[in-house]
Amino acid sequence: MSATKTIAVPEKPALEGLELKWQARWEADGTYRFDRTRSRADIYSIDTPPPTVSGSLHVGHVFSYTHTDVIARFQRMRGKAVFYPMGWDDNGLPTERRVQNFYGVRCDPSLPYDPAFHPPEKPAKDPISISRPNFIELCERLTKEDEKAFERLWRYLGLSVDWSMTYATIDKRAQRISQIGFLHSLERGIAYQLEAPTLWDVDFRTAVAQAELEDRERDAAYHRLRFDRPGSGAVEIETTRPELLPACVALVAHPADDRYKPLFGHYVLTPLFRAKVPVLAHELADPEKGSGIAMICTFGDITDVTWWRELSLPVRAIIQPNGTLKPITWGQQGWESEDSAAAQRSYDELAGQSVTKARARIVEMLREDGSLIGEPRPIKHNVKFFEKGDRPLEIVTSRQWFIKTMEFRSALVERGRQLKWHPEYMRTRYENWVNGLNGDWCISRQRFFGVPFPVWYRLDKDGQRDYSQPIVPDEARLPIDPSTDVPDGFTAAQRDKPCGFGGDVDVMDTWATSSLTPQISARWREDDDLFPRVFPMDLRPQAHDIIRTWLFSTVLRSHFEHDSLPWMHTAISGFVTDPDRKKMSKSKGNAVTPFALLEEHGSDGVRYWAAGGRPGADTVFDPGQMRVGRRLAIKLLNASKFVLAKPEPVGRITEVADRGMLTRLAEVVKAATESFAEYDYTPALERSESFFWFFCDDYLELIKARRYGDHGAAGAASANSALLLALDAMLRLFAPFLPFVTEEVWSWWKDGSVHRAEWPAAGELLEPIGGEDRRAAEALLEGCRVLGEVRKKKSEEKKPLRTPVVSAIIRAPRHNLDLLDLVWRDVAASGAFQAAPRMEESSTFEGVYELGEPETRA
RNA sequence: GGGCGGUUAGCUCAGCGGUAGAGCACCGGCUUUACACGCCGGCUGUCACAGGUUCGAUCCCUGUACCGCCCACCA
Repeated sequence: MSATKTIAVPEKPALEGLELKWQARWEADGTYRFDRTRSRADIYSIDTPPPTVSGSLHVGHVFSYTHTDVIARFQRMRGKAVFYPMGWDDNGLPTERRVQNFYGVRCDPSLPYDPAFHPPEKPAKDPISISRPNFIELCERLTKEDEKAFERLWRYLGLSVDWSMTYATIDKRAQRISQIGFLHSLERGIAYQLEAPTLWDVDFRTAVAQAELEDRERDAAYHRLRFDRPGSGAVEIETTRPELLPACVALVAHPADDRYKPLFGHYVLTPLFRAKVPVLAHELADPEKGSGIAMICTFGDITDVTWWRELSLPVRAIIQPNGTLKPITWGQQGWESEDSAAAQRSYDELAGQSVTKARARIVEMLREDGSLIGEPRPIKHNVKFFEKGDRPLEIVTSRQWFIKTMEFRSALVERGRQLKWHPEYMRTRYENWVNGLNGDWCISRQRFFGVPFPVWYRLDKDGQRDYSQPIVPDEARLPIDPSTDVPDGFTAAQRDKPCGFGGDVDVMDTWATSSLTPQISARWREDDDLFPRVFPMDLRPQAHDIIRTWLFSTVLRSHFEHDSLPWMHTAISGFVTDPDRKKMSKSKGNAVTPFALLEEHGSDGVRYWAAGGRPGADTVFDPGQMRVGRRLAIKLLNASKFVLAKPEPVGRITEVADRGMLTRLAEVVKAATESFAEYDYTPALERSESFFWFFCDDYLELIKARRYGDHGAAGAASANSALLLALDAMLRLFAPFLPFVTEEVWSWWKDGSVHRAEWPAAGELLEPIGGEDRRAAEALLEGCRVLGEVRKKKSEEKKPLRTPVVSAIIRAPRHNLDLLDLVWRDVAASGAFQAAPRMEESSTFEGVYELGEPETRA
C-alpha cells in the first residue's frame, strides 16, 4: 500500500476534466507500461481485438473494450504484469472501400506508379484511376489518421493499454509474420493451391471464404421448365435461376424417387440450347422440393458443386468474374448442341448481360419457345451473400490458395474444449461452426491492400506459369512483395518473360493475418525473449459474431504452428442493442457517437453502464445507466471528501458499528474477488456498489456525530480509522470500473496510482479488528433497522429528519434488543432521540416513536 | 431443419429449492455542518404457459408458446 501523504481535498470536487488530466499522467508515469522482465507466471497477456479502423468506432466497441479493460485492471492490481497491446485492423477490403470513397479513386493495377500523384481536395464525381502503389499509399495515409482518432478515444475511455505496443495488421511485422505463417503452412502441406469452383463476389471481384457468408432473404420465383426427352415426352423441372440454363450439365433426382427412376441413365435436351444432358441419381436431391428433379448447372450454388464433383460432370461455366455472362461459341468442345445455330441465336441474346438482365431475357425467350410451363411463381428465399457485398455470390472457377480445415475438424473441436469459455455456452457456437464446415479455408483474395503471397512461379518457354513448384524466399527476406521483389537466382528483367518468373498477384484474406494476432503482438520469430513470456496468452476477448472467423482461425493457426491453444481463456462480449432488441450498427442508422457519450456522462459513467453487461449478454443501450454510473462517481468524490475532511484522531477500532461495517466490507471484498477471478465482473461491481450506498446512506449517517467527537476522542478515533480503511479498500474495488474518479480520490491522500495498488484483501479489513466480528455486523443492521423506522415516521409526518424523537417504545425479540444496545449511542445520535426508549421484549418487531418539534435554526 | 440463449415490477436486470429483490421511472416529503449532480419515504409482480419431481418450485425435469442469435446441401 502507498504511504499516506499530506491530504489535499479540493473545495468542490468534480468529474469534469478528469479524463484528460489522468490520461496524461498515466502516460507520463508509464502506469500501464508492460514489465517484460517478469516471468510467464507473473504475466497476464491479452490478445486484444484490433478494431477495423476504416469505420468509426461505435458504442459497441466502447462496450466490449471496457470489459477487457476491467479484467486487465483487475489482473494488474492482483500483481500481474499485464501485456495489453492495441492493434489496428487496417488491412483489407473495408479500408479499400473507404479510401475509394474518401479520395474518389479506384485502383487499376495495370497503371504505373505516379510519384507526383496527390488526391484532389474533394473527391471527384468520376473516380480517378490510380496505380496499386499509389492506392496503397492512400490506404496507409488514411489509416494513420483513423488510428490517431481511435487512440484518442481509447485513451479518453481509460483503456489501460500499453500504448508503446501498438501494431497494425498491414504493418511490416504483421506482413512478415503472415508470410512466415503461410510459408510454414506450405512446408507442412497445410496450405495448397487449386483451381476450383470458388465463392465469388462479382462487385469486389474476389474470392471469399465460407466464414464471410451471410444469408439474406430475397424475392425470387420458381420457373417451371420443360426438358424434352428425345423420342418420348418431356421432364419438368423447377428453378429459380433460369439464366443458368446454358450452364446446365445434368438433371438429378433422388435414387429412390419412383417418378424419375425410369429416366436415370437417359438423356434429355435443354430448352433453347438443345444440349444433351443426362438424368442422374443423387441422395441430395429432395423429392419434396419443386418437381423433385433439379437441373445441375456449373454453378448455381454449393449443392451444384457437390453434385458436379460427386457425379463427375463436365464444366460449362458462363458467369464471368464481373458477374456477366461470357461469350460462348456453341457447337465447339464442351458446348455441344443438337442445334448449334439455334443455341447460338438464343445465347447471343444473353452474352455480356448481367445475371439479372439475362434472367429477364431468357424468361421471355422460354415463354415464346413454349418451354416455360405456366407463369413464374414468386417466392422468398435465402440467398448467400458476401457479408460486405451487395449482390448475391456467384461460383466462379479460379485458382486460389487454401488452408486445410476439413481433415482437422475433430482436433479443432478438441482444442475448443480445452479453451475456457466465458460464458461457457459460447463454445457451442464454435463447435457448430467447425462441424458445419463444408470446405477448406480459401485465403486468397483478388484485392490490393493486403499481405501478398510471398511466392513466385517459373514461366516456361511459352510464358505459362508453372504452379506446381512455387519459388519461395528465405525467411530472412520477409516481408516481400513478389510484384516488385525478385526471387533469388533471377533478375528483374526476367519478370513475366518466357523462362523467367512471375509473382503471385493475390493478397491474403484479412483473417489470414488476423488469425496471427497473438504472434504479431508477441513478436514471434523476432523477439525470442518476449514471445515465451506471453504466449500462449491468457485471454482472447472478442464479440460472438466473429467466433467463426477470428476465434476459429486463430485456434487453427496456433494448432498447426505451436501445437497449442493460442490462449487459455476467451471472454465473449455481447452486442449493444437498441430498445427494439436490434443490434446497433451504423448501417441501421441507430449508432451513437461514442465521444459525445463520454463527454456527456463521463468515461466512468459510460464504463459503469458497459460493466453491467455480463459476458456474452446482449445489452440495451441505456443512457439512464450511464447517468447512474456518473452519480456513483460523484458520490465517490463527495463521500471521500467527507472521510478525508477530518481524518484525525485515529486509533483502535473499538466501536461495534465500525467493526460491523468492516466485517461486512470484508465479505464484499471476498465475493468480488471470487467473481472477478471467474471473469464475472458484473457481480463484483454490483456488490461493491450496493455496499457503498449502504456505507453512505446508513453507516455514515449513523456514526457522523461520534466521528465529529460528540462522544469523545476514542469513539472518533475508532470511526476515523474504520472510515480510512474502508475508503482505501472501496477505491480499489471500484478502480477497474471507474478508473478516473478512483484515481482522483486516491491522489488526494496517497502517492502512486490506485491502478498499481494491490487488489484489496479481506484480511486487511479484519486484521485491525482482530478478525471477523459477526455480532457487530448484525448489530449494525439492527441499528439501521431502527434508524429506518424513525426516518419513515418522520417522512410520514412530513417533518425534517432532524426532528427529535421525544419518546419511543421499541419492541423486538431479546436477541435483537441486545444487539441494538451495542450500537444504541450511534442510533440515538443520528435519529435525534432525546431520551432513552423503552425496550420491550416481544416476538414481533414494532417501534412507536413520538416526534417533537424540529429546532428552528438561526 | 438442427442448436444456443432468454421470458421475474412500467423499463433495465439480479436472484435460482424454503413466505419475491435492486436500480431507473413514478408519487409524496426534507435546506440534513460530504454531496440538491443531494437525502428520506412510498407504490408496483398469477416470477410466459401446461404438466411432473418434492413436505415445499420463480428456481430442478418434460413439453408448449413467444423473443433474440448461431448453424444448415433454401433446385
